Amino acid sequence: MPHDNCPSCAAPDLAFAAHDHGPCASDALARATGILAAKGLRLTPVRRRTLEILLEGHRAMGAYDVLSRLASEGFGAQPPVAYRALDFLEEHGLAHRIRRLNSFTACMHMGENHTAAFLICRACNAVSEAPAAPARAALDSAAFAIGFAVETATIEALGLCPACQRAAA
Amino acid sequence: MPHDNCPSCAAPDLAFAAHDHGPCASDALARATGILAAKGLRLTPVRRRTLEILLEGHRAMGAYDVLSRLASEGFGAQPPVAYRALDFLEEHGLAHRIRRLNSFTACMHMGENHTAAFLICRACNAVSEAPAAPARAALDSAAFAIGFAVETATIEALGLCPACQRAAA
DNA sequence: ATCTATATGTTATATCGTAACATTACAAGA
DNA sequence: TCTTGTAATGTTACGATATAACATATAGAT
Repeated sequence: MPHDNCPSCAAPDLAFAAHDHGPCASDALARATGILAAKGLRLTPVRRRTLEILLEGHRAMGAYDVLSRLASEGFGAQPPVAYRALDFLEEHGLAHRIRRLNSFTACMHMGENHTAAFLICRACNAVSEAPAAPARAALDSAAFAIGFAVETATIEALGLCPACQRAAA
Repeated sequence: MPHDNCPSCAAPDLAFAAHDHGPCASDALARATGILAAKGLRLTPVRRRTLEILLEGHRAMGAYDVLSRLASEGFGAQPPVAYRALDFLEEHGLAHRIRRLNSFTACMHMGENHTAAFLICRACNAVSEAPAAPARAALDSAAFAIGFAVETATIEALGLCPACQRAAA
């Protein structure tokens, strides 16, 4: 799961390697604040905390995982609290929903207005956000050919990460 | 939703146009029988009927939609009955799961061993299966760059079909 | 200070999916 | 033909995911 502003993430082949993300989290939060301010939107306490939880978790988290953390910190304890915050973050490009996992993750390229492609390892469940521009372009092109206008795309791959391929060999 | 062996589907720009599919359904069923036989797998009554239901429905159907039809015809009435049949069909390329809709649909290109791309209209909920080979190739390439081996891909687009674009204009 | 839109919170319920185990049908060898 | 092992079907029971509807509170604008 590569992070902008994270040295360990700069090299693609480290995308699946574990490393500390404390610094990227605070950068990401600052960036999120700026992005929302520019749009006249509010990063309220629940939303901010939800984003922090995703950043800290640094992995795909279910809405109920997020909810239980929010609840334990004094926020509302009912599902809509988490879903609303997560939907808001996703809508504004600060988080992604991973449909195959029914889960969410902080966006690693905030403000770049991109389509994300997720690579999900079926062996270790690690998730990596990969460059999706070419795949998205190909999808747009196929859609255009039949007159369909793509607004948002979901691109996810299930397979084996490098480490698990080696382990399997 | 284009169909092999269906004249009305031959032209891509008809993919979103309504037309009768009685003939394609029986063709598809015959094809499915052949594909499974070749693999030494069994198209049992529940599986066969499940596939027929998807073909007749000719749209994205939830597992519980399928289940209630199965149950009303004397098959089991519990969720695993439907999920097992649907999973089997998906696993062997006879049906697809559309994750954004939590639903299933008969495969329109059986035996071609393809990745499907679904175009989902957010206005009328119509679903079309589009050529996904280029998008899949782009995804494979992005994955390969970081050493990830893709096994199965989910490619879905949400947007507006041609008719709904006109209606919105 | 008041108003208005937005956001948060709650209750309640809808929807989707699976684990675990009992039973039945099938195909292949004795 | 009769076992016998495997695959398929069925059930109960439950877990996980998600949303509708409505009440309350809060932030900003005037």
